[in-house]
Amino acid sequence: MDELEKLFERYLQSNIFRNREILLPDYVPDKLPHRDEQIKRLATILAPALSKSKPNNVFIYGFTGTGKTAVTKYVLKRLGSKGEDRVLFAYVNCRQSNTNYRVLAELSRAVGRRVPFTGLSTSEVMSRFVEGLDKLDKVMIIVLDEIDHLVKKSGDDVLYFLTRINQQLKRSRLSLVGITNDLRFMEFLDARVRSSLGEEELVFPPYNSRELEDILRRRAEKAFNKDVLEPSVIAKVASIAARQNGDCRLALDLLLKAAEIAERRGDVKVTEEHVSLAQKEIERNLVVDITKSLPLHVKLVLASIYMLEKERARNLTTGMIYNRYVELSRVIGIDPVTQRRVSEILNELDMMGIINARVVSLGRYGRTKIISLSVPKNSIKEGLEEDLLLLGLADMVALG
DNA sequence: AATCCACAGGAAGTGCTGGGCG
DNA sequence: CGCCCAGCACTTCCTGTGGATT
Repeated sequence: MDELEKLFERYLQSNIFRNREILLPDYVPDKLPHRDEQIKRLATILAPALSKSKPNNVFIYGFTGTGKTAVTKYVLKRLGSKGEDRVLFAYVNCRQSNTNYRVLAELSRAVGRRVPFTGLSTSEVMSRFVEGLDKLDKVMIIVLDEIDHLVKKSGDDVLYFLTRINQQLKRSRLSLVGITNDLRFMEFLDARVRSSLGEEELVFPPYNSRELEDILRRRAEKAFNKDVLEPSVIAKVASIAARQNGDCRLALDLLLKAAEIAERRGDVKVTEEHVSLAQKEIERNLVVDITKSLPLHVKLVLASIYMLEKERARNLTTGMIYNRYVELSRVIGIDPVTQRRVSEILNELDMMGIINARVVSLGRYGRTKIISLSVPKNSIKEGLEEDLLLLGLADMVALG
């Protein structure tokens, strides 16, 4: 038996997993524990669709991993099975479709109008959508998940259009379900859009440690073989996730990764130690992946921050970082972007959670951003390494 | 109390890509 | 074919500002 064969063999007779898929992020269980209240309220709000009247628009808030998407999909599925002939759904993830055009194009496709992914004017797509929808003679419910991403990027034009569309419809009706984890999101909206979208509001509270434990236990029962989890594992995973705003997705991922680590090592039981390792790996992978996929100038800005921090410079300001960035650009012979742009890049990095940037006033010494890395230096280094080598900057940056 | 630094961050515009439409 | 469109990354020009120092 060669090496590969041994490896495959080990997977075949995994003594840890019974059904690994149950822990994957897009697995939808047939029961959603501890969300009964939210399910009931959403169902009550949307039920009028069954009698062909327009349900109120709904706004759903809650941190990541509190079950917003799962509950919404669940309710829609159940609703659909009762009234397929009258109700039509569309689910749009605005993180992926984060421009006006893309959202409208997806919606048009949902009502059976073919639309190219670029080329048409937005208003053209709008009218195709209206026409397609009205012809269907149905109540349509549109779910805009992570709606804050759309608005931050492209404004609320589409929302304005969608909230007023009913006036143009003769036979069909349209309702919106907006989902976000940004609690201050509503402030960005036009007052008319705000009042229309906020007809109903639904808040998803974070899961507490006990609830997370319960959920994990139910999943673990199906996902793992008997007695492979040490008794304290679930409690530990739950308490870590509870601290992260009760993020259930994180909890499941943590459990999955911990079990995978145990399996890879050939251990027979998943222990708390595996969980700790998994926690570090998740964090590291996330940062490394994000860093690797950054555009060149963003990488150079990040490399500048990395260098300065390594040199133990304190209280990094936009100006300091910009100077360093310009130097690096000169060394590799490319035109640097303007400070205005770098200021924006710093905001972007802050939003991604890689750095911490807060605006402060230093009185006489001006107003600026104070910046620090908010992830381990080594993760940044690992993410940048490949490019720095290619650019011949490796020595310079690494030595600092 | 007035000043003034070192930027923040809004608005508008440019040049480019990748794709319509007639 | 020529012209139009949206999106993106970026520039140019700009006005605004908290608070240590004068």
